[in-house]
Amino acid sequence: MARAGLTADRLARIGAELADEIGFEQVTASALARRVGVKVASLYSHIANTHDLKTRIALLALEEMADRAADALAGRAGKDALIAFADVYRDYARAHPGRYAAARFPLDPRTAAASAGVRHARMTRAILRGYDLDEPEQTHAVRLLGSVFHGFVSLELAGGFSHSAPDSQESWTRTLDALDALLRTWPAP
Amino acid sequence: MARAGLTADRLARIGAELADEIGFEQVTASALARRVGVKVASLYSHIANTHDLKTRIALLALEEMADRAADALAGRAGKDALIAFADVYRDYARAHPGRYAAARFPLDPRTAAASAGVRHARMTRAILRGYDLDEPEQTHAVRLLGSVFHGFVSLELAGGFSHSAPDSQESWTRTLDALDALLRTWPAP
DNA sequence: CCATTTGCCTAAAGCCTTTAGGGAAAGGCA
DNA sequence: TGCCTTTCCCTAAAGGCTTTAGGCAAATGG
Repeated sequence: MARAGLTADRLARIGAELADEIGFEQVTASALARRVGVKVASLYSHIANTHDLKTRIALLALEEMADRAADALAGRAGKDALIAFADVYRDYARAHPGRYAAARFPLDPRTAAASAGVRHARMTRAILRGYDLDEPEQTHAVRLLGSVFHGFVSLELAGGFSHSAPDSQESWTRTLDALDALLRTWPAP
Repeated sequence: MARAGLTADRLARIGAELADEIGFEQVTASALARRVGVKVASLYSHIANTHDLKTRIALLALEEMADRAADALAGRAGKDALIAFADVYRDYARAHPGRYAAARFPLDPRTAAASAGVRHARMTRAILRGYDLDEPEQTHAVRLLGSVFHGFVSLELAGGFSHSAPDSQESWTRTLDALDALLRTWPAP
């Protein structure tokens, strides 16, 4: 019985691939074991349980999203930064729907606090440096941006905008235009 | 063996209650049978399978959401309508998280087209009558509203805004103020 | 009152998770 | 090189969930 060379990290990476192919929900210990060519029980030396596996995939996805966001933001400001950040977010979700779903997996507070999600959130806030918003309005705006990005991508992925004109890409572009205009003229409380 | 008087509709209603208590994901044929006090196999005379059960719960939730939205919209226009509609949406999600999750259950296109989701979408569009938007910008705005409502509520439910100031209610109010301002000054393409 | 339909049951197969315990491969050290 | 320990993957088994098949008893209705 040749060794398969498994580690928790490798399982998370393969689990992420699997998630993109069959959906995050369907990533089971069984399916993962089949994919790597070992018996199910063998996984349990590396991961504690299914929840642990999903958490690791979630952390991996958050890491990737934060890395891409950082790349996109480098050297940009204002509307440029907003659009680059938003596009990278949406493109990631469309290219890796399973990983994107994983990134929305509920993490316990300690894990979430130590995840790359924090880095990603800080970058969302950094975008607002190009606009003139003080606290607490800045936080409200951060939350609005998060809501729009997640909401749009999630509805789009669920097929909510398909099979009807106009094209969803069009709506995305106009949504970002509108957000930029809104942030520049943010209403007083 | 006294008869329990089950029907597909009753199972959907009880399933919806169960969803709010234990989460939509955990609504299994097993759990439902335990709840109504019959053996699991007995459910299969009324529902085709688990997917069918979840679909019925989803349709129920969409129906309820559309009914409440219609009530909220009656006799209102402009920002009033926007706020009433949005509040009803958010309040429903917070009072019935399991049903809200059910409402996001992916329906096949035919089922979705016959669901109350269509009515709900039409109402979202009706809100825009209070603002001055022509096609295709109106559709972009409908999609933006849907994204913000779903995105905000979903992040809030997942705990994304908790344990940090300001209060999420505050952000909701300001988000609606911002949306109203945006719709009134919608940028030209 | 009997026949049919309907509703819930038992039984069983198949897949999933998780734990327990065993044997073989890898790696360190004499 | 040869042994010893650790590591890794395996078999076995228990328990939960889904779904189908077939049976008996309660409701319905002529």
